[in-house]
Amino acid sequence: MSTPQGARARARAEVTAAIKEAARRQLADEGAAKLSLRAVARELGMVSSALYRYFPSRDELLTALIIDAYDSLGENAERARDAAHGAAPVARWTAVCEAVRGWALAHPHEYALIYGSPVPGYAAPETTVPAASRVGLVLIGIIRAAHEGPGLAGPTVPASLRPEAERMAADLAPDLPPEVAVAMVAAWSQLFGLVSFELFGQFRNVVEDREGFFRHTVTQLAHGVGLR
Amino acid sequence: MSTPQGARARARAEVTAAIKEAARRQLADEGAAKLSLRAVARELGMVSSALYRYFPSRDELLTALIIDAYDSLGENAERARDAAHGAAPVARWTAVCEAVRGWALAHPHEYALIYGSPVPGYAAPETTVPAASRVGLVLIGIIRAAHEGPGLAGPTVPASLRPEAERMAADLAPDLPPEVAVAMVAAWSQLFGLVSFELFGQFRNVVEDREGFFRHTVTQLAHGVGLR
DNA sequence: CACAAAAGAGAGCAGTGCTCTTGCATTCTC
DNA sequence: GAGAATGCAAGAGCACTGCTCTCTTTTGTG
Repeated sequence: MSTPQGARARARAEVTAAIKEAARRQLADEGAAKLSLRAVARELGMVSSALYRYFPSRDELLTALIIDAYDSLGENAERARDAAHGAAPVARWTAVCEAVRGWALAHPHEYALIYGSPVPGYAAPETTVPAASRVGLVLIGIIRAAHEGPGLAGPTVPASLRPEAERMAADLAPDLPPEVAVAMVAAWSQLFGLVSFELFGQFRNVVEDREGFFRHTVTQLAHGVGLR
Repeated sequence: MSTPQGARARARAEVTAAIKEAARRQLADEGAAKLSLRAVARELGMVSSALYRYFPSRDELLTALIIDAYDSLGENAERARDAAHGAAPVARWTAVCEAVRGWALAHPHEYALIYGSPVPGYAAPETTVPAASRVGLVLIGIIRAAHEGPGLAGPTVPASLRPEAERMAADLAPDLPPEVAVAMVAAWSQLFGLVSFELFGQFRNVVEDREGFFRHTVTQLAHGVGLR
């Protein structure tokens, strides 16, 4: 019972991890488009066809990397949230936002993989969904905690958007007012717009003090979702 | 003097245009990563090496397509601005934003090319800068026009961001108050965050009425830059 | 210990970007 | 107008890619 059919499984897990690690290294060096199965195999001293025993295709490897990236980012966000545990809502919010930005700057190609243009003919499979939601959940958590007491509200939504707002609230945070759910999703997308623009070079010749600009804008976002 | 050395030049221009057209078609079908010089050449009935007389590399072709995409988007934005000529500032703002979104939905791959992750080892050359700024200029124009009279202001920026805010204002719109410049850049990036999230599938299972959500959020952005 | 399942090796196919040489046609110059 | 210069297309070829197929080796397990 020590390693009954576990020996094989463990070896398999190790090789799988080694492949992902090598792939991640290559991803960081050259970007997703230049990630080559053959190069990964070469680096590991195996022949390329052997690699297909572990990942049925290049896209499957990419999917695995995508999930890992989402998880890594999510973990970072959660750590930042926990570190800012006692702080005021706005401070916790900005802490998480800055963790997202920091992770993105540290892992630009992995960020591009998950928040840039989706890869070739490739639509993110359902598998990535849980990992992808972690950051969002962290942000929701902060807002929810802040709204527990007084129950601040976001800007009112027009009547035409009410049904959608209520639907969103029901899905995301049934205990929050619909306007807050709307504002929250908006802030969420805007946070990543900010990070993407910085990372993808749109701020070149426009924003110099990116850190300061980010901090300020993200604080504004916090106000937009009702945090003080 | 009719077409002395112009015959060659004209033929060259025509072939160049045909190449770009075929490439754009392929881009729309398959995305940037799958754009193949050989396939383009095939479609045009020429051999792949002949294509290198017109574009020195695949990346140069992509750069040309990028510039065209920026121009196409910019033109759309300008048209929307002109069409909403007499309307209130907020209406003009949202009109331009919706034009951006509409163009993105109609040309997803071209949008991904310019606002998604930058291509492989490829940094956008300086050539793309003028075309890239057109949308931004349209937005600035609307804000400037709205601020001509009363001189509304954006949310105040913290002291630490003052120098940066003044630098940004000096570069972008010397006649506008620095806070407005900051708010304007933020709104700009947030607009594209919104569009990118919708286009890249992050709103799946989250936002259903995307049109309505976009309209509302973009109106909020307008308020953020001081438009009423 | 024997065996079946799993993993690796290697060849091969169709495709890619890009280079280089060769032949042809068009243009410019005298 | 004849000859030289130039532009263009074609074709072969190189090094690479993802992926499949077959064959052999390894190895855990009954």
